[in-house]
Amino acid sequence: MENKPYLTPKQEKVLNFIQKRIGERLPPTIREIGEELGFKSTGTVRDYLKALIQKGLVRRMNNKSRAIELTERVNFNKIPIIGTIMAGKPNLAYEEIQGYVDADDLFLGRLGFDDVFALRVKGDSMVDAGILDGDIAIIKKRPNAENNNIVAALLDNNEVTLKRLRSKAGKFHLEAANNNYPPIFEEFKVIGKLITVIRKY
Amino acid sequence: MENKPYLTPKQEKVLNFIQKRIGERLPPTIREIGEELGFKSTGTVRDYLKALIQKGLVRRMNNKSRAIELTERVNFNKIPIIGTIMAGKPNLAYEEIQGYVDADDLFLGRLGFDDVFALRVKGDSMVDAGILDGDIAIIKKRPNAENNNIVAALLDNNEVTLKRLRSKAGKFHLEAANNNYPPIFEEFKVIGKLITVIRKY
DNA sequence: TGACAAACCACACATTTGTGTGGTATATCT
DNA sequence: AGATATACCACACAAATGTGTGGTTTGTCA
Repeated sequence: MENKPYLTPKQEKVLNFIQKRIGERLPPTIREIGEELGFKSTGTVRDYLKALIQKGLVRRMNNKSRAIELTERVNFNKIPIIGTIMAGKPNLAYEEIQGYVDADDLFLGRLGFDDVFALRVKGDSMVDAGILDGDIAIIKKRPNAENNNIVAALLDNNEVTLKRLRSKAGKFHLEAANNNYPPIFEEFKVIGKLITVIRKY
Repeated sequence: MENKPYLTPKQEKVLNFIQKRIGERLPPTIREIGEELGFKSTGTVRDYLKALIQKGLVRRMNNKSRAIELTERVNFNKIPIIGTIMAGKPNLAYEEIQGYVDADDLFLGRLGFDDVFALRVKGDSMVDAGILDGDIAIIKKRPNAENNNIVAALLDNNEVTLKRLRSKAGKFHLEAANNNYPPIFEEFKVIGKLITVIRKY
């Protein structure tokens, strides 16, 4: 399944507005889109919709008011579940997206989208903190965190782990929640902070 | 906050249809409701909407197509989070509903509604299974379960606990996941099976 | 230069959709 | 008996909304 194709800035804006309105429960009419974006002609809006449909981002039903849908290619309000993260310097490059988790009001409150992702937990290094192999960890991206926070951290070998952040004499290190694992004093970079854990049986 | 007031069977049907359509993303038009329910006049549908609005279950915007909303009193696709459950014989009587969890596709798959609820976990009796104090346990109601399932069970003293179900020589008992707690051999009744655990930090 | 797409607008028109008025019939409660 | 609620229908009409045709301008690519 491919990802979102190239969009012009305005097309992006139109799409975002549609997303926003759908998120608020009621998809917009053509005229509502035009009004928001400052278009004086419904024809203009239809041109945009045509473009978005052609790019596979939007679906419509004929002659039905507000019948605008986003396709699966628009991962609206969804958080990617990642197996492996190849993390370059400034931004994460999601490599192995295993699926999506819907960012629902009650679990997370409506979040911004770009700053949250999910990790499938591997191994038992955090069992004593009640985080088991296979759990889904929801992470909020952040370049730093506080003492005792559980964080997703990038190690020197390009590996990502979930560990507890500890400060000792002003210096940070990582600790597992399992006596079988030694603390990590190597160089690392905090990617984000754990905000939620989900486990399915 | 009160609960759903009395509805006539037909009003119930209208409400359900609206719920269904909203769940499918696009609220219905007045004529669509009429068509579904077999009404030949739009006036009839408006009478029903008027009734539902008066009973505080529905909100509308004037002159806007499909602008039908459900109010908070209709807990659509939401699972009650329960503190204490007073469980009579056949049905649970939710006593202390602390809030609602949105039953989202990706966490639970679209579920039927009446057969799922959530418990806020108290105590540390399941820590070794990675279930901590304060976690939200999503339970699917069931009168029985299998060996090794974690279940919500009703004890003789009318208390509800989350424990692991064990069978030994054809006889079931409950086990904590914490050595400080002895197994429970008293009489108990299985209320439901644990399907998901959610923890927020 | 010509073709093409992006980015617009103006309108006319057809449908869809919401609104409003005015009915009928049945049952319940006072 | 009269008031009230449920449970419908038929229309007419107005507003909202989608469709379609035919433009203009600007820039890019070949």
